[in-house]
Amino acid sequence: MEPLYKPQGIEELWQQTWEEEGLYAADPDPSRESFVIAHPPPNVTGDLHMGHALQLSLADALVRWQRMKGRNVLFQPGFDHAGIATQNAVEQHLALEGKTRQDLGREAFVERVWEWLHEYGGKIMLQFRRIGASLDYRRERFTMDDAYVRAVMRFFVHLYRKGWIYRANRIINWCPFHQTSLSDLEVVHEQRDDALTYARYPLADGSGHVTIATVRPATMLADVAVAVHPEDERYRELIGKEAIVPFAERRVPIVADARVEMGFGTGALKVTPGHDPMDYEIGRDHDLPELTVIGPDGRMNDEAGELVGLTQAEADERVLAWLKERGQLEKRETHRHSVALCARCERRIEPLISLQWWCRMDELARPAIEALREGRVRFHPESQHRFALRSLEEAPDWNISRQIWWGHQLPVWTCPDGHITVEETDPDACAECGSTELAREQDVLDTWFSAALWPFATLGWPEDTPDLRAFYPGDMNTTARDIIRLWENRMIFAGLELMGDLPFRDVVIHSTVNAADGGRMSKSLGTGLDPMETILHQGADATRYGLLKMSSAQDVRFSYGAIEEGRKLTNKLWNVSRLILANVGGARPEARPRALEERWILARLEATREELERDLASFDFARCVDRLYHLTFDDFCDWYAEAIKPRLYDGDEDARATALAALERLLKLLHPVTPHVTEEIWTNLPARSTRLIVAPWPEPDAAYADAPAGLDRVQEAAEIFRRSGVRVPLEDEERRIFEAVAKPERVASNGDADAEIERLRGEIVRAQQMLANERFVQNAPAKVVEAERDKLARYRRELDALSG
RNA sequence: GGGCGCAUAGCUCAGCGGGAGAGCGCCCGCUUCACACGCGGGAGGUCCCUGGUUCGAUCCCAGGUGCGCCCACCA
Repeated sequence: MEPLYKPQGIEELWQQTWEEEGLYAADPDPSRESFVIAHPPPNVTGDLHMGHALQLSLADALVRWQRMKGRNVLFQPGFDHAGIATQNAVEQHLALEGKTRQDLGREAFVERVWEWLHEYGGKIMLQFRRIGASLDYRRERFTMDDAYVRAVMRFFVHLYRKGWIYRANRIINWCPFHQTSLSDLEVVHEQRDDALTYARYPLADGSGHVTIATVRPATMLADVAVAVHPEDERYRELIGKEAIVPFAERRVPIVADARVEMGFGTGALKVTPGHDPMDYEIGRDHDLPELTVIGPDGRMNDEAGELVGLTQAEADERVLAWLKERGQLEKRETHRHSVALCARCERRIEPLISLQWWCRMDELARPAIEALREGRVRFHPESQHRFALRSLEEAPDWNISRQIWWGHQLPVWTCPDGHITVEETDPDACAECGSTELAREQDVLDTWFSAALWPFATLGWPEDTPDLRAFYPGDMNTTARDIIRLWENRMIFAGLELMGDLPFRDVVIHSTVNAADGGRMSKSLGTGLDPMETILHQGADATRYGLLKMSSAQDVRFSYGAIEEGRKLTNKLWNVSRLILANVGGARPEARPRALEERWILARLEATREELERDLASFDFARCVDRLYHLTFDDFCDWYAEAIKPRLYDGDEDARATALAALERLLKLLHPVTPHVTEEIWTNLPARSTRLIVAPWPEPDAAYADAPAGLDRVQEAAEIFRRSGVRVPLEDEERRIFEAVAKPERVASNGDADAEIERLRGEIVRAQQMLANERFVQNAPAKVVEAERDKLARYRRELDALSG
């Protein structure tokens, strides 16, 4: 064993060994209680980023802990087909050849996606392995697997037959590039500068005009009204009159609607239900027609008359020229506002009215809402639970159709008479008229529609499989905040609806790791940090440790120091193991706590075990790694190892046997966080037959719980000695340890007895004052008062010792 | 416009009603036979501001300021 621990090579070796020896494998076993995490499937084309790495570190710590505790662990891996993301990636790739997906046609394009995936997809699972995530990689699933597709079809048909799926014209977010609708959650907003045009709409009775403000003059062609606020004094007279829309020269009513903001622009709004979500709402409430002048390609359509085929920018110019010519262009000013962009291609969203498939949410969400209210499933932290619940309660109907090519095509067929047939597999004939001329719906399902089935479709549902019976329901799931509504909530209601049970009990919402400057980590901004880099340099163990340390707050800045701390921990552990292993002779691990420091370290290990279990059970990973650090550095290395060194060298059999036993225990406690270095040291322990990964987690043990007060006294004595140079009286046993660890010859000169005496006197006065305060003594908890009395006694003792 | 979170040492963060902490960085001293990626010592802080509750507030409450994130239909 080299003095410097080098994770490179060792980590890969163990990852390979664990997997090859089947130690990640999960098989149904009715005799054992299961522990199941269906890990969030990354995009099939994705690369490991910090979010994944944090998520894996967290889940794997739990998984390894539970595996050691004897649970039958299933840690489920797999990929999501990620409809738009993947299609976008392949389209970008095609663009290099100067081709579009339309050039290929649907069938050839989908074929191309599969080819592309075989070449570039799935690489992320190698990175999952490299961080040491103990997933059962044999069970890798893909949302486009044949079996999974059947599950998706079953889900759709199930919802359809319940009458919860319907088709309707609504205004939706349309991406002109991807030529698809997007859910609100797939749209991002960005601040942009636009020109705000003030245009005059003449009143039909010739009594003047009303001026509106717009950033999209071209949409005037689809205006069907002008709206003002009902309480706006300026326009009260105008309500009920008619205005003439420029360019279109159409008479439209002037209506009153409270959604108009009086303070914005002129306080008068052009109403364009076909091309603006709020106008759409206003239009519906006022029974206004819905005109559409922009087509799915983002250009002006047939309804735009002479402007047909123009881009919106061109059409804007034409309308502006028209206004200017007639003196109806009042002014233009710069206006900064947020615009909707496609989350994938960052092109502007076109709000369009379009025929889409929807899933009603009221009945589907109800059992999920109940489950959250009753706490049968819990989001952590609590604030996110409230958010998840509110999101379910307010969930609007779900737009489940997408007009892209890569995904699960809707299992809906239409005959020439327009009858609709919905079946899981290709039907032979129309269910209504028997026609055999059936055309399948072109739309595919929202990616999250299939993802909602992940916890059970991966286990073989809708078949009744042994896997499903053994591993459903699962235990926990973990994601980032923004996935709560997209995925977590949907898994919950899908599980309740289809399986009759919750997919998990706990959802851990982990922190977002930001770049070191506090901004978002983003590949395109170059602020992204690649976890594979830190794995390569500091090791997977150090990376896991560091990320867990960063997992506490809602948002944290990436801290290189946290990873470095993890690396130092592995190195420290490595070296203290060297010390013990080089000096135990032929001893076998056995707790023979004869000496004070032995009873003490065993008690510390036992106390920490208990604390760690509490931390892990409450998903407080940051506290957990903090404890492990102090246990290893302060307790195990600084005190215990220093104290027993002389006895190890002397060949004291009790010290040797106990040191091995203590080290074993330390390795077990550390394994969930730093699996590789602990397993490596474990194999160097004498007479090991099992791997640490499956070694039993320490049970509560009374023999380890005996915490002597003596060592604490030694520590105190050393503290006083260091500060003051004055020795305090110690028992012989205590003195032996004191001599081993206090190193008096090098610290005596630094002491300052007077300052220490001064400090102690101050403390004594303070404590006396507090104890003299009746209200304190009466009102403070008994424990606090007692602690204060203890302190006073201790300070007096120390002062006596000092002033001799 | 709503919702959530954060403000503690130069940096990253713990602590959260009675002594202000860790890691890194910095300064000083140590090639001590596990580890110089180490060991020992040290400097460094109106715990964001203002009020309130309390015998006592970094901690609880209210307001303010600054920052971050999420959501939302501002033309």
